[in-house]
Amino acid sequence: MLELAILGLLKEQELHGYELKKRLGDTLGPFSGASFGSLYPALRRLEAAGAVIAVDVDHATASDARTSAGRPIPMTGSLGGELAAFRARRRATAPHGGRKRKVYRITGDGERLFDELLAAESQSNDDDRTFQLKLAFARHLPSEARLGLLERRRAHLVERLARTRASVATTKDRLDTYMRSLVEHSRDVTEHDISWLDRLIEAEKASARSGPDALTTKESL
Amino acid sequence: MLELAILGLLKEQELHGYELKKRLGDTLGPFSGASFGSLYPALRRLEAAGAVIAVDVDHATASDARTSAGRPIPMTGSLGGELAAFRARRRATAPHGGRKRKVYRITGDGERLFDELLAAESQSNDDDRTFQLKLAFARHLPSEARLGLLERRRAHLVERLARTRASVATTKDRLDTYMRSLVEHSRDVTEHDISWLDRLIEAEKASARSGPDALTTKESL
DNA sequence: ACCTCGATATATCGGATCGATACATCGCAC
DNA sequence: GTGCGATGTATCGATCCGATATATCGAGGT
Repeated sequence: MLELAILGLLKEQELHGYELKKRLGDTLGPFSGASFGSLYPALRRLEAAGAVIAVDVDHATASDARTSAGRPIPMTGSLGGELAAFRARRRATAPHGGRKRKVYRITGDGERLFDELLAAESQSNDDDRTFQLKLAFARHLPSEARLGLLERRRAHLVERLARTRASVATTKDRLDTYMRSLVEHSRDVTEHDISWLDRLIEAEKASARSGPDALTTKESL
Repeated sequence: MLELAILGLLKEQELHGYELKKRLGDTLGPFSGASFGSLYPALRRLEAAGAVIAVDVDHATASDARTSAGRPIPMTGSLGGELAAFRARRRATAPHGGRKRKVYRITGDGERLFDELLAAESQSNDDDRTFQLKLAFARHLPSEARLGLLERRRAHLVERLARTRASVATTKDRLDTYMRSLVEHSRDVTEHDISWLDRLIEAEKASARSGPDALTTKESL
């Protein structure tokens, strides 16, 4: 679900494609692969669905293009502030490398779509990626939905562990060293994941008891 | 690289599509996703490339269909032995549910293609899956190639870890609880992976010193 | 005797994603 | 000044997935 990742980023700040790609690789780390070949089609889909609106920004107007949230549209890879001042002196309308950009802003429908995608119980097979992505945006979920997400994930991992153990029990001695090491390592990782989830679940329950939203700091960035 | 997984399984025993799918889900566990929508096209590609040959097997001849290796073609999901005897009593030519099967056998070209795919340095982004798959078939690699595979993987993870740490250092306090927990857990898992690889690398070097192929038990199953 | 259900088995379709590539435009170094 | 690298948008072909269609058989209920 690339749409979810895109909407989640646009929720905080409107961005153009190239910068969006950068953040999908950095902020969302390896939780969400992305490439231009999937990003631009996804943006077109979202635009067609009315979830985002695209605005062309050329160099002349780029300098004072500001989002509805009053946040300047970042120029990728660029100049965190001090350097920007220098740039501004050099050329009044601080343009930048590259051609004209297309800035995407999330709409009301987009916000609703985001909530829907985030709350969906996907049960699909690429669940690893999907879970991590949803957890990354868990602050936008109500507490009981967060708990449900964590517990569904836990159940999924427990079931995976059971299947792995069953498979190991029947074919153990037929496996060569590498297969065995792989399976055992995979089992360890899954167990580690489960105990991590247990910690998250307990923390979530604790925060639900003592005042809602105590965990979600920097709620609106 | 579904082809690699398919060829690796067919290398040990000729199989039909349904059983192949089962094994891609069981034996290769979560190391190699697979679905009919990708499996059958992949088999067609391999057949077109001359890497495998397909033989139709109907119910009349199914009972004594045996591979060139003298191994019976398994009937999926079925009767691990005791039950098979009962079935055999009930109906002489132990046919089975389902329609006629198409059994695939690897060719010489297929073996060469397998070696090629296994030795390829993919550097691609879905490297997690690819590495695990290659390690699962590492017994088919010469020792130095195995070592190369492990060390390339280690370097990849070390680099990922560095990027994660850098990202955390710059954006740490801007992350909410869930993002932070996710990133930290991801970091822990990567570190765990690296130390696991270190153990594998050391074992590999040790086995290279004291007699080649000392590690690969059950070489030919 | 019939008949539905589930397992076995092959196959295709549409959609999502990827890697590679093409293209444009600017800043900067030489 | 000119060529290189970063910025930026876009598309192509291939692959993979989930859902679905089709077919055949055994098991079990009624």
